[in-house]
Amino acid sequence: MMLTIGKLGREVGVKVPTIRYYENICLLPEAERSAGNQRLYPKTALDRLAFIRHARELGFPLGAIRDLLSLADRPDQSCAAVDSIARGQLEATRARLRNLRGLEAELERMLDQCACGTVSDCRVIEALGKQPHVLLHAME
Amino acid sequence: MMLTIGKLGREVGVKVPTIRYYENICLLPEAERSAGNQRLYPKTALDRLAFIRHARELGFPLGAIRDLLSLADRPDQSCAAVDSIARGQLEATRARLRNLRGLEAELERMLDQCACGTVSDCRVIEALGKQPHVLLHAME
DNA sequence: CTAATCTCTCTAGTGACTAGAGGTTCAAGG
DNA sequence: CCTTGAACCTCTAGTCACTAGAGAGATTAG
Repeated sequence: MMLTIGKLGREVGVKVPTIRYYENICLLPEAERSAGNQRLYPKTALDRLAFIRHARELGFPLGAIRDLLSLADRPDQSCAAVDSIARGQLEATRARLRNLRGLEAELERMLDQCACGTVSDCRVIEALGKQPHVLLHAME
Repeated sequence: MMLTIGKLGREVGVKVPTIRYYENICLLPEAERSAGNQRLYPKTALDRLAFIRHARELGFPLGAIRDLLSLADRPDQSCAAVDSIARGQLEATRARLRNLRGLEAELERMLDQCACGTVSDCRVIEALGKQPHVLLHAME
């Protein structure tokens, strides 16, 4: 009927300390306790934790997930706020992609030019010493 | 002849506390000091800091940059080690790209399906509750 | 009953900075 | 020479999302 923290973590694929951490920062409600003070979770905890896990995998920061969860708890409201969080995440993802594509190109260029001799004529070292070709604002 | 920390930072585009941080973790050598205990840098510090900055922009972690710098200081050795660090970085970049492309696709799919009604029939919330389509190992 | 496995709390560490407090030094203008 | 304001100093703590480890108690299988 009730799940221990280890079982919950195994089912959902989240490590035990991470679940405790989520409880600490109030992303998960405080669990009930057994007679011996161990956490016991109802089946519904599976869904909530899976939701968090999936959102994390999509790159949502915990703050955004907190917002999404509290929206999900009010099913009668408009989902415009949900959409806007997701759209923000999509935008952030695209920005990171643009960034990384630039990096990939520059790294490829650097490595292509390297004749692999001694460090003194290494193109990689030389390229790193020069002003960057790619200007980035957020590395993340 | 010598540069203050502020001037150095402005020239290279690195914030002053970041330079001090780099000195703290021994990525930069300890700077000389003025009579009044302020850091003074020779012109060569411009190159070294620019190197660090550029490598950071390419996503190299500071540990890798430390290795690159110590390699760069031994110009007679083979640059194979340099190459392998750079190749590792290229691989990491490509892995992140694959990851992010998957995320982008899933976020797009989620948003496309959203009819934007109430939260109770929101596809985004629903999609997040389901098992993930994309399995990721490292989010970074 | 015992041994193995889980679980508990708590603290501290990761990476790469950033922010802030509270104080000192420097360069320019009057 | 004096003052003002910017730039500098050190140090601590905070960020994010965990992860690792210590040392102790709980539970379960044989």
